Amino acid sequence: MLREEIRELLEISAEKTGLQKDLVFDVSYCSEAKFGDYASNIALVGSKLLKKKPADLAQEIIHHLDQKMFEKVEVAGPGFINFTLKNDVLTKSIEKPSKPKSAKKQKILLEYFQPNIAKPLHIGHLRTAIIGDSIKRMLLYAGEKVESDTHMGDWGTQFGYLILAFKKYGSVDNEKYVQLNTEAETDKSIHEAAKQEFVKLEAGDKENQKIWQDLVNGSMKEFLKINDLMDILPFDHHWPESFYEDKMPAILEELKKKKLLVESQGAQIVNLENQGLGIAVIVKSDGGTTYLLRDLATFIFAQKEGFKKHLYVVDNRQSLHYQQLFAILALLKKIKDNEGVHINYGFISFKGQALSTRKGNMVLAQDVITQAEEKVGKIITEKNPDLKNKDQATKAITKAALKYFDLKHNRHSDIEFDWDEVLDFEGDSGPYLQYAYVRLSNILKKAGITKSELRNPKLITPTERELLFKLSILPEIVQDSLKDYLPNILAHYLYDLSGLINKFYHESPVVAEPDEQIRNFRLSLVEKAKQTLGQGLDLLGIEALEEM
RNA sequence: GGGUCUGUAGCUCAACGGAUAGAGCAACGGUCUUCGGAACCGUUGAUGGGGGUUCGAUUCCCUCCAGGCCCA
Repeated sequence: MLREEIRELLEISAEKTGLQKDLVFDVSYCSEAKFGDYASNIALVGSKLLKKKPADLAQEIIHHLDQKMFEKVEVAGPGFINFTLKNDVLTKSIEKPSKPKSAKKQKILLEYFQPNIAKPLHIGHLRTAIIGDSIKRMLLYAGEKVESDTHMGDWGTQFGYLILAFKKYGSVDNEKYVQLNTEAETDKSIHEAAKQEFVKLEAGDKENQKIWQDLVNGSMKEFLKINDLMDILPFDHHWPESFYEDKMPAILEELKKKKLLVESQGAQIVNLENQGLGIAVIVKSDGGTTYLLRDLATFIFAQKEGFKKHLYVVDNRQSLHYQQLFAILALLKKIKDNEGVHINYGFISFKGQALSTRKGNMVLAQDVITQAEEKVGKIITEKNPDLKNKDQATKAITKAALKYFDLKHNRHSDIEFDWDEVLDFEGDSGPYLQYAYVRLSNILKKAGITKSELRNPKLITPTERELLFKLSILPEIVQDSLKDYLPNILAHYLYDLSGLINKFYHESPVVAEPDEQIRNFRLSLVEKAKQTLGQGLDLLGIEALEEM
């Protein structure tokens, strides 16, 4: 990658000025194209150590620098060194793109999309699926050995309620489940009965097992439908909560043996107060096991399966849970730094409130999909009535809009769901990116292109030069995006790229360009742009369309 | 009460400690005898308050204010 090459060149020349080899400095993209391609703050960081003026040190570093790949290297602002690469360095780099080198080829388990049985999927569920899917795609692109797991919620006292509801009404849906829960608030006997049903299930009661199995099967079907509907990569594993039932006693034993488990107010806990993490409840006072115990089992199981790293895409509210989980694993000496990562994300609110069926504040995944498809259909009828495969395109555009809406936000932020914004397909939106791709396809179709090589142009406009640079950095962007598992970095890059493509489209005629050399350059630029944008969209899990 | 996250333009969001804080929507004004206008260009408009650290702070630290979430 070019960024790494520049870093190495800087390290070499910085050493000649007397700076330490292990100096920490940045090589980043210039904030504005007029400054150049890359910028480094090495002189700003180093000036204090050498007691020199930043600008003087920068000059010195430049003096020692091997400059053959640069068109221009200059000092600017408070002491940045700005690099402008030669065009042919960029064209060569684009012709032979380097993949981000993956540090270690260890097996990674990526857990996301944990749907609950018998609960309808809402837009909050989609978020983990969309983010997790994109992270999986990027990890695969980076050459990592990643496997995904859904970890479906199919166990716990809630199933007592579901079974009880089934026995009472002969069938179960979310409404009845909620109704029973509401009744239980005033009628304690219902809660007791539900608990008993779950105890029976755990004990292996045949009738309850069958009801439970039917519920699980039904939900799995629903789940796979959405999975398919949203184009989520197939899961490598479906290890639901119930899968870990028989693995929990051993963990309890170990916690006891290591004297970590203590009894407190009838519950079995691990005290983490000295770490500022409060009390971790492992077994509740009523004897019920907790998610924490189950997740301990999950992690240890995965470790035995050879996974060196365990990533959890779960919302913010579970932060303490995962901190406790990792802390207990550390006490058990089962985990080292960074072997467990909670990839948390903000949750979606609607009209300023958390999504809640009971409060009538709910946006179901299926409803959003239906509404979006309807609107996309209308737009196509209006703009491109002759489009073939209209249904297919409608679905692809809908998915693009919904996925991009999630992915463009920094995952840490809470999102306010707004129908108008989600259904707005102009500006910073999924369809905007797809549209840029369609334009490129059209040019190539019109030109009747065959494969061509991107060469150093005899003439290049500023926009074309910007585009050229942008195309060269996709691998670096994926690397940045994976560093803290932030798909929005990639999403933002693709939006920028699409903007440049549209600007280029507006400014530079391709098919009608009379000068053959310029025309060929532009054609190959279009071809590479299409390839890069297509690749990037794929990493977000968005389908690139030839027509829309 | 303890912990934690958030506060950026009218709204919804960006910004590895970096250069003049970016977008989209909304509002207003432009571009087209064009490879598809789901486009392009422009105008208006913002870091909750107060301290500190530093060459440089939306970002780090302290404090106050206002919210969210988790735990008991």
